[in-house]
This record gives sequence, structure tokens and C-alpha cells, in this order.
Amino acid sequence: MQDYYPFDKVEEKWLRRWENSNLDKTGTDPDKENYYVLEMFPYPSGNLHMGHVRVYSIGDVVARYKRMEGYNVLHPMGWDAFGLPAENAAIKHGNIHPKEWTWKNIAHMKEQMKAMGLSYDWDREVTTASKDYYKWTQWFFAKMFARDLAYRKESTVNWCPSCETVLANEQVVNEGCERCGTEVEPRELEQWFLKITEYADRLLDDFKELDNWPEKVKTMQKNWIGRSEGTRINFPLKDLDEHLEVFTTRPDTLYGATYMVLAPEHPLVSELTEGSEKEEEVKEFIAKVKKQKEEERTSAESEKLGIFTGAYAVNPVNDKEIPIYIANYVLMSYGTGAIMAVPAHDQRDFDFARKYDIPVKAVIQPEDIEDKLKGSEMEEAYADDGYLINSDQYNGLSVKEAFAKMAEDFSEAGFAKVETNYRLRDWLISRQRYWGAPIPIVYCDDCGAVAVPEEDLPVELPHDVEFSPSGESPLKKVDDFVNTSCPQCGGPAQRETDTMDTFVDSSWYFLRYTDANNEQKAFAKDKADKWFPVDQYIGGIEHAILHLLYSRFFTKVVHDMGMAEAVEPFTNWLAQGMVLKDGAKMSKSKGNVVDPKDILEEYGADTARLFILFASPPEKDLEWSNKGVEGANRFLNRVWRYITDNIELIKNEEAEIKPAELDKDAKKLYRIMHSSIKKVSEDIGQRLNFNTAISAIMELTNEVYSYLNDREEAEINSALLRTAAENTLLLLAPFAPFLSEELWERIGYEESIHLASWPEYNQSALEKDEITIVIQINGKVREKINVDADISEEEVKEKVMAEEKVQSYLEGSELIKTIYVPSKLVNLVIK
RNA sequence: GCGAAAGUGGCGGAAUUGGCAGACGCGCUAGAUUUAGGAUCUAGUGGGUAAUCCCCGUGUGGGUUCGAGUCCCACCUUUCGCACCA
Repeated sequence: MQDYYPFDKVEEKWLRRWENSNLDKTGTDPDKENYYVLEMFPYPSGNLHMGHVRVYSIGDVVARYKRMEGYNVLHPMGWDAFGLPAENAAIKHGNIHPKEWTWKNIAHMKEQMKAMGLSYDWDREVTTASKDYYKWTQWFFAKMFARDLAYRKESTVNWCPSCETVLANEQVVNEGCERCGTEVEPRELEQWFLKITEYADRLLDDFKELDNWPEKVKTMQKNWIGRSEGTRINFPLKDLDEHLEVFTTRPDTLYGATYMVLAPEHPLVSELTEGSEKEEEVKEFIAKVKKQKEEERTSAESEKLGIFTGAYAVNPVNDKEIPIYIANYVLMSYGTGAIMAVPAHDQRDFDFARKYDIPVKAVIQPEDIEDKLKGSEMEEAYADDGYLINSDQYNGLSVKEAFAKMAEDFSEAGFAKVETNYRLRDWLISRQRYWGAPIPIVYCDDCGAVAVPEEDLPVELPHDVEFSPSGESPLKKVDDFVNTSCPQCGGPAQRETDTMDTFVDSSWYFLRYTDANNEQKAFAKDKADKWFPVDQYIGGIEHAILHLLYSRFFTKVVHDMGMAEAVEPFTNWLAQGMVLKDGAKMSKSKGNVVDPKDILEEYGADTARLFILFASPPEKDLEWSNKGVEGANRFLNRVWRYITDNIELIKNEEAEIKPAELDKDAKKLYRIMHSSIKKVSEDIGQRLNFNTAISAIMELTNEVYSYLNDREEAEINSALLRTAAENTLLLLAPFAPFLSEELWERIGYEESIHLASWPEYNQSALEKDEITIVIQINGKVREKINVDADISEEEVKEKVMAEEKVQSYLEGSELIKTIYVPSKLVNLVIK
């Protein structure tokens, strides 16, 4: 009789029953340890895609496993619900409001998640676009404003002409908008910033708490923050009563500075050249650089171009005159926008000096070369360690010694100071779009910018707004919203009309989950500390800088506010790979999308989960395979079939297994059962390698089949069969929650399998009576013998030497050496 | 250009500590069952070979070792990150 797992009926049945159960609720047992597993919440676009299926399946396996292991588990879900797509959809479809669109999508995706069998505690659902949530996002902004961590400043910012809003530096990728790819334009605007730079050092230093983060991601963040320690040095100008300030990480090479360079945008440029014979030439050059910058923006090795200004600076250590150039390779946005150039020890300066025939003066001598470096003969810059030459009293010092000594001396002499520079810029959070949390600031003629007090929060986003993008916030046109009174003096005032970057919303949602329904606070400290930091965070690598850096910053601010103990939000982070089809990311334009809905309809949720976890380790990209899906389905049917076929035998069995009485095949099944438990436990619990965990369950199932195939029903050890079936279901429960639950009930349990304890393996059951010893001759496998497990080294060697094949190899050769690896192999070295 | 990761059958992948390469799955071959197909069950499946012997085999070339997918050196390819940050 053929029997198939009727997934549709089973899923319907258990979805209904689970709905009224407390299975997925956050654990509260004071005797258990707490565990917080979290997947990045989705943007509610309307439908789950395969990427969602993958990340949420991973998280669900961890959550279910940890529950069975005896932890209180917090496994929540929510919606990153503010953002442009809602507005764009509303604009595209005409008569639907972003709010309506968002809430409709949320309802649908929530149903899809439930259908997937994902075990979330929906009592803690968080939606960033709901008033209950964004009230606290605004509250955090106001608190930061009070702590001087939020400020308004006019500066050059990145403008996306397609999204019609400004963007943070982190949201500009290859000079394009992170969302739509459109090339960004610089604009001078007054905008709100969060002072993430104040946390730059802590964001770097606290990586020591994050041993388990992927090295790659830490490197990316380190690069992004870009800390460099150096010295700010003042060079007097020759004919002007002014100074030229430069930042350098190599104060030890000051004696080797043979020219200075200003960025074309540097304010001193006009002062130095105005009225001079060089003025016209310099202006032409700057115009050329500006034009070139746009045209050759993407070229990797753009040529270094420069021009002499005719002006000179004076080296403060030896009063030598140094010519000042303007060049395209110095940027106004970093350091002071000016450098001292040391061509002998910096490759860029070296290239430039050779091109414009500027002297090269070596001041660092490599230890391992006898001849003194000569600037005129060098072929490339020498940037490594060595000792100082041509540097007066500093000669002979190592680079490290000289760095410290010179920085100190120069500071005392008053023309330099030690300084650390960062690449990181403050986080621009103003957005000129509608669907976001209004920045809770009121402008009063008398009091200036005033934060909206807590009792007046939230500043509600008005509903009826003409929100087509216009380059200005749509809220500007809503008089009721704009006109208000000053919270401080009561006088007439206007509200800030920009909304916040959606990355602000998602920078603290993981804390809200710990106390999601608190109406008095963002979250209570005791609740936060009970769960936070997140033990295991799972999400896409695309957030390596953006969301993860912002969240780390927020967590540190929260800590400083005394609201939580943790200084880092995510103890472990798993970056899951993409889901590909035909070697490419699934996308509508490529027409290679597989809709999870279709897979669920044809094979059911358990098959979908099982396939996506089996096909590849989680951090690697996964190639979608319809055949692979069928394979996963086939395996579930194999489990279903052997248990239902033998249901009477299994159901009625109550006896315990007596390992000593098992026959040979039974013993093998018994052993594999225990080794599977061990393997699956380690693979889920420690390695997060679900593909090999599943293969271990398959091996167990295969072994059950081979046990059953070899004997008549009367010969089946039903206690063993029952235990094997139970363990198979327990191991499978995190992966295939529906099938395991149904069969668990059928074999006689009344309580859910998801409340059962994770099985334990028995070390003694793993040990074999008989082991296989590999015999190698000169490292090549030539024979294998089976011996008793407790055999001595001498006995093994005796047996090996007695082997016919070994004898034939030994004939006419000399045995030089015998290597014995206990329980594994014997290697005979012969000549 | 710099840095990191990866490269294993026809395919996805396994080998966690230097010790039987290819677990598990897909595909394929044969058999059983079936009117037939599908499904299922059984056996086989890295290449060469009649073969269970033997030879070859983890991107390429060297090295260390009794023994290397695993360690070291050089190179090739792919992916990712950084790319004038003074």
C-alpha cells in the first residue's frame, strides 16, 4: 500500500490547534536560562520571497531547538514598515494610502509566515510605522537632542534625485543611491544629524566583544570608521601672516617634506594666488579638475594632476621653504584638506614628485639595506619600518620612537598637536518624504529649536497628505501640522517637517521586543536586561555596515542612558547567503523567481523548509533546485511511510531497549540512532550547519529501512523501532514542525512534540565492538581488517603482519618503520 | 592595485583534530513490483580497466610529512570588500 504524507490536511489541522496554544509564547520559567534568537525583520512588501523563507527557516530551527533544549526562548517578529516603497506603491496605484497598503501587506505576510510554521511570539509583534512604536523612536531622538547627540547643521549632503530626498553617507554605494542606484548629487542643505562620530572609538574598541562575528564584517566596519592616528602640523606661509594646517599620520617624516598640496577646494587657494601671475592658470586647473572628477569618476587609477601656486610654506623644523601645489589627489573632505608631501615615503607623493620633477628626500632608512637610500635614485616610495636619517637630532631613532618623540616635541614647540582622524561622518537622518516618523522638533522665534516633550509624543504623522515627492517634505503643505505652539514659551512656532531615516526605526526594534507592549516606556530595564543582547542574530550581509553599525551605535547610547547593561546588540551574527536560480539572484526582471506560495501549495511548508536548509550551508549562496525540493519531499514521505506502516507495532510498545540483548543489525541501528542525535545536536547547537544535521537524520532513516527490510515482522525489536521513530521525530521537529507533530500524536503522545525535551545521546552506545583498521603500505591504503575494539597495539600489529597481502608487499623489501594510530590505521614504511 | 574568502564526481554538497576523499541528496544504470507509466523498494554509480588487482584523482606547480582536500611557498580562476583617507 502506498501512503503519502497528506501535508495539506496535516498543516490545516495543526495551524488551527497551535493558534490556540501557548507553544510559541516567550518562556517565563525562572529555572530556565533565557535565549534570544532574532532574524532581521522584513519590509512589508506584500509577499514572502525565497530569501525570507531561508532566513526565517534558519531562525525557526534555532528557536525550536533551544526550546526543546530547555531554554526560555524569545523569538519575535515585526515589520520595518516605514519607507519609500509604501509611498511609491501608493503613487503608482493611485488611490491607496501608504498606511492602508502597509497594513494590508503586513496582514498577508503574517499569514504566510504562520503557514510556514514559523514559531513567533506574535504577542510581541512590533510595527515601526505604528504610533505605539514611533512615539518611542521620536522619544529617543529627543533624548539624543538633549544629550547633544542630535544636531542641525548646514553642509554638503548627498541628494538622490530619483527618491527626492537626502541620504546618509552609508546609503551611498559607488556614488549611487543605495535603494535605486541613481547617481547622487551634492547639495548644500541644513539637515539633522546624529553624532555617531562621538562613538567612533567605542564602535571600534568593542569589536573585542564580538569574537563570533564574521571577520569580514568587522573589517568592513573598521574600514568605514577609518580611524587614523597622527598629528596636525602648522606650517607658516612665506609671504603671508597665516598658517597652513595639515594632518599627517607620519610626523616622523617631516624632514622629508619637499612640497605641500592643497585640495582644489581649499580656502587658502584664492588667498595664495589672487593677484599673482599664477591666478589664471590655477583657476583653469581647478575648473579642469572639477570637470574631470565627474567624467573619470569611476576610473580606478586616475592620474595625479597638479599645479604650482607660486607660494611657499616654511618647514617649522628647519625653516626650509617648501613649494605649495594644488592637486586632484587631495580631498577637502578628509583631514584639513591639505597635506605635507613626503615623496620618499608615500607612493602617491612619489608618483606626483616624479611627474612634476620635485626633489625626493629620503628620511627613513631600511634596516636590512646597507647603502643609504638616495631620493634621486629611488624607484618607488619606501613606506615600511626603519630608522631616521637626514633628520637632525632624530637621526638613528626607529620610526616608532621618532613618531612619539617628534609628536611630543612639536606639540611642546607649539606648531603641532596629536590628533585622531576618522573617515566616519555623522549620520544624516532627515528625509524629505512622507512615510516616516516626524522629527519631533518645534522651531520657535524666541527659543529656537525645541524638542517636543515626552507627554506630547508622538508627533503624529498626519493622514491626509499630498505626498508626491517634490524635493521638499510633503508635511510642509499641511498647515495644521506645521503651525503649533512652542513647548517652552507657548508662543507661535512651526514644526520640523522632515521625517526620519527608516534606519533609525530599525536601530532599536530588537530592544522593543523585550517589552513590546509597554505604554509607559520604550522598554523597562529589567525586561531588556533579561533578554538583551540578542544571542543569535540572522540576516543578510548587505547590512554589514548600514543597519548593524547604526544598531551598535544606538545600543551604546541606550547603555549610556542607563536603560540597558549591554554595550553590543548582537552577540552572534550569522550572515545568510542569497537564494539563486540559474546562478543569479532571483528577480522579476530576470524572470527566474520561484514563489514560495507555489512550493507551499505543491509540497507543503515542511518540504520547503527542509530543502532550503539542506541544499547548502546557511552562510553560502544557495542554488534553487526543483529536483532538490522533490528529494526533500521524498525523504519526509519515507519517514511518514515507515512510521505509519508500522504504527501498531510502534504505538503499543512500552518496553525499554536492552542494548545487551540486541542482535548485530539492531545494534547498528541503535548506534546510528545515538550518533545521529549527537551529530544533529552539535550541528544545530554549535555549528549552525543545518545541511549536515539533516543528512544525519536521513542516515538514521535509511538505517531503519535497512533494518526493517532484513527481517520478518516477528523478528522486529519493536522497542528499538519505537525509540528510533521517536528520536527521528524529535530530531526532525525543528525542521519539519507539522509532520513531526502529526506523527508524534499518532504514535500515542498527547502533548505537543514541540514541548518535548531534546533527546540525549548515550556515549556508550556510540562505541563499536568491532572496529576497522586501515592498513597502509607507504601511505597507501592496501587492506582493511576488522578487529575487536579493545585490542592492544601488539595484537593489531601481529594481525597486520599476518595478512596475506601485507606479506606479499613485504617480500623482498625491508620494513623500516611501523606507524600505529590507535583504532584507526597501521602504516608500514618499506623500502 | 591592496585585502579577504573560495576552487572537491555529471550537479548541490560532506570530510569538525594531518589519518579510508566523495557522507547525505539530485541525476544516472540495473532489478523487483505494475497491463503500462508514475510512485515505491533493492543493488550499483569519481576516472581508466574484463577485474574485487592495479594506476590516476580535491584549480596548477613545488615543498614539509610515514601519511596532505586539510600545513607551507609560488601561480591561475572566481566572488566579495577597499581603492587616492594623507
